[in-house]
Amino acid sequence: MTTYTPDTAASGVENILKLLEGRWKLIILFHLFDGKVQRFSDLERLISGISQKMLAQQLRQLEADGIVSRTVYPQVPPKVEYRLTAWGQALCPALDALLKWAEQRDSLLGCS
Amino acid sequence: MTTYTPDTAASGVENILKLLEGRWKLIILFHLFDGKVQRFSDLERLISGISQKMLAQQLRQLEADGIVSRTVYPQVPPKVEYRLTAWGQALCPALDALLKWAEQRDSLLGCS
DNA sequence: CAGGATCCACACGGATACTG
DNA sequence: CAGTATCCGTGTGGATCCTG
Repeated sequence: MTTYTPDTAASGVENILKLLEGRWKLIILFHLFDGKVQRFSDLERLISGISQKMLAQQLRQLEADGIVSRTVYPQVPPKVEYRLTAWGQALCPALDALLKWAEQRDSLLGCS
Repeated sequence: MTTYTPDTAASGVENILKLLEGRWKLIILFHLFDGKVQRFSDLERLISGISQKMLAQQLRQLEADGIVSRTVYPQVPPKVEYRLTAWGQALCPALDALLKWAEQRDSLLGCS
């Protein structure tokens, strides 16, 4: 437990948010939701419109930030699996809340 | 209640996520958290590093998407207040979950 | 005070081709 | 299969100046 002023809290949030920035990161995470394990080609197929470059790049960043883990099976043809780390799993409630939010849209939009 | 296949669910998520994309949107929302009401200049001061252009632009988009509402007081000098709409308020649990997630970082990062 | 308008740079992201 | 490498366009966002 470190000291926690409103100021450091705000900058902390911004740093955390940066980890999730990027057009595809949250979408990727949604596909790893719930302990799901996906291969590179799975994600490529599941996420329509993403390029290999972007998929690889965003996965690298998520990995570097400790949110997803990468497992390489040394075989031919190569097989690589992605899953959430413990910390990544901890994001699930937030992702879930986002889904819930999306579902509330129609019923709340009129209420101004 | 519309028909809901996994496919439309996925694209629905993506559409929702697009509403939150943009370097400053979530940061702005954090400052309107909890029913807080902020003036343009307040946000400008609270969010260090943001330019007027970006602040205005992202607020316009959030407004157009029905997430924040804008209240203009016809007076000189002008006074404009921003707050979350009902739907925007519904995002709070998700934002809260994100904060919680950030706080778990240190304790979970080692667990692979 | 709350922005609109304008100019500009770079990073982000797309398409394609190639590789271990 | 799971990526890199390269080239390239565009959008995002920054800085500055101006206005009701």
